[in-house]
Amino acid sequence: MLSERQSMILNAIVDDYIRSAEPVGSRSISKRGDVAFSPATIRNEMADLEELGFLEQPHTSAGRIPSNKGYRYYVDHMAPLKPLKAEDLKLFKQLAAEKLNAVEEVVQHAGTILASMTNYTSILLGPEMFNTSLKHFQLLPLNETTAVAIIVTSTGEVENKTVSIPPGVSASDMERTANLLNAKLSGVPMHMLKARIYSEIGQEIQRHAEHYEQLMKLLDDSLVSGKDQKVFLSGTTNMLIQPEFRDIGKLKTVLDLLEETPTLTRLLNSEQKGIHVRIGSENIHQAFVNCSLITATYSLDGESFGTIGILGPTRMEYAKVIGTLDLLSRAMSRALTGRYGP
Amino acid sequence: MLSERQSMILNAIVDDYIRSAEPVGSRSISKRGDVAFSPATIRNEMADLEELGFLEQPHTSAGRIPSNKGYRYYVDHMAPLKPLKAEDLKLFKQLAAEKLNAVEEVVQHAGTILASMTNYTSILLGPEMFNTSLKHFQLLPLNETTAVAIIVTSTGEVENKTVSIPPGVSASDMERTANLLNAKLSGVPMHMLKARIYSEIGQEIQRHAEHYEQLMKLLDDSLVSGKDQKVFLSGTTNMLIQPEFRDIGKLKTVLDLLEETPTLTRLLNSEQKGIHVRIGSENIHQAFVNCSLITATYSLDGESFGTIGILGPTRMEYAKVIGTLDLLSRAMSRALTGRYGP
DNA sequence: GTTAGCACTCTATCTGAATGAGTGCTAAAC
DNA sequence: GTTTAGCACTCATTCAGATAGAGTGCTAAC
Repeated sequence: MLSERQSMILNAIVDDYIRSAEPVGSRSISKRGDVAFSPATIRNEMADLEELGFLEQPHTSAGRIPSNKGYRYYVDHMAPLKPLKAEDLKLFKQLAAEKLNAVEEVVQHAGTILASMTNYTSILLGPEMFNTSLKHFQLLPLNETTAVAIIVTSTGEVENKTVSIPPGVSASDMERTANLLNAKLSGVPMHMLKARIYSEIGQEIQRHAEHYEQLMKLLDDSLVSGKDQKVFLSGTTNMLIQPEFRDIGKLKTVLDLLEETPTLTRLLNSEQKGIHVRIGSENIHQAFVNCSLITATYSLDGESFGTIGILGPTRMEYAKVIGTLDLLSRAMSRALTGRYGP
Repeated sequence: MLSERQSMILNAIVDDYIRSAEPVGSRSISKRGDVAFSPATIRNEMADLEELGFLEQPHTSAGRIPSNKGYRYYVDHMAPLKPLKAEDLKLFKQLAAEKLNAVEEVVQHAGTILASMTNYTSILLGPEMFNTSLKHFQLLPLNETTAVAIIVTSTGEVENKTVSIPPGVSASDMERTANLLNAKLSGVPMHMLKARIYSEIGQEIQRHAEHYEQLMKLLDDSLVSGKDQKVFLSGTTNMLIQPEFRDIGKLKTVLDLLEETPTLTRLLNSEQKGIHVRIGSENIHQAFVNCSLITATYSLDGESFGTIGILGPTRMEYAKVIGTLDLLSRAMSRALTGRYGP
């Protein structure tokens, strides 16, 4: 599609612009050394690249900046990932070495590392409930009317929810029901739990307890997990140092969206396994038109498990971020795998 | 200290400045109507007020703006609180009426209301562990080396922590220990728990289990609550719309601090019961020199329980915010009291 | 096909003048 | 003695016009 030379020039422009955030002119490309042509020749090619939609010109007498299409080409034809600096690698090793017990701690820590290494904003999704199974269930009465339901998953995640006790249900009813659940359904994947309750222990409850309907309602309430995936943000204020967000209006649109965890979950989750890059308007959400979002997935025992992402301006250090995400997602998978064996 | 007229003029200036964020001149004060003197007279008084340290002048030919001391005087001599708008009151009633089961839900919801009503940033501290007592304790092994410890407090708060199982400790050891704790120490205030473990059940454990040292270590690990008070932020992006934070540098200092939950906890907790106003440099932390922080405490069954706060520029609508905080803290106390009775 | 040269365009920057908000001081009026 | 009108003065903001400089597009020569 693009000639060798056009490709080189486009690359050089994107590279320069990522560094400087200023429109790039023909002269500065010529002086870089890696494109050994005169400014005039480069100008001709730049005009062609603009016509093809890879470059844009803020105004007639300015240099060129990459368009979304230009970034896309750059990313798709990028040179193989650069190895990371030694000091960065050290951080990853720490992540694996550190005795972090809970999955959430690993995820949170990874997010902090990611943000501080890239100077962008990191968005990580915690474990997907879908892939974990029930370890333990408990119903603990607090007073006459409310109880707290506690669910522990196979990965040690603890979810709790305060629920109302339906009238007529006694403490011993609740205890018996919880015991039944633990005895029969421990190890069942979370996403099948509700169905299995009806099919396998409904009858049992009916036989032993008076208030079948109420107890089932109570279980239903207890197992509605409000937020099934936790969102961990880090480095949100890194957004402020990007010159493209000097404009407070644009900045606010993005930061506002970062507070909407359900939307974030949706945006990150739409990805399949592996690394994905969404540039500018490739993002579904309006607020991200000036941003690029790069995501990767991490896994536990081979099962896809959660997502880690970096949000920054479209003028992003793609090579560095993709390399970092790749390594970090692997490091996380390594840190998590083999700990909660079947 | 200040004459009647000086006080009136200072009040008018602060009022005007809070509304406009622009230095206010003698003419505009004279035209307001509530200070019936000529601009010249007002100018003289303003010069005096500046000499006394209540006002400042950005430059010679500009109007005056209140100094921290000026704000302080304004707050201390403020007219009695204005009644809130009917629509705002409705929100409070909703808070009380809504069937929010868990304490945390009440706190979180209150934070959202607070931020949206004031257009500032709300910072709320969840229940202080100090004032709750132990309801239930559980140690659940996940695999050979790790277990999850779950603590439920009298208010239904659930804390969990993943801990390493010391070598030699068996599942039945852990179960027995947890049962012992529940039998002997249920109802004991959280802040006395550690001491009581040593004094009351240490011997018991020593008698029944082989690995006394290891078990005590395990309990110790389990009960170290990393973050004892949760911090709920809402409306952080409201900071962006304040003209005093047009300067990204200043903005970043504040937003960065908002991400440091431990520091926030410390800053809010330093207050005693009731409403407190910290203006500009009255805040201990450097990052808040351009901010005012207003806090109030809420309680459960009369016991002081947590703190709610509003952070904004020193040019803050003190009357409105103080009134709102006062009512909301009462509404929260009402919504929480009598639910987890002894 | 490549490049040197040049006219042209457009932004950013600087200058100086005009504007206007606001002050401080003095002297007159109350 | 207190208040106010009047006036000279200060300083930030705004605007227009001039200038510099970066960069382009086109043409013609290599």
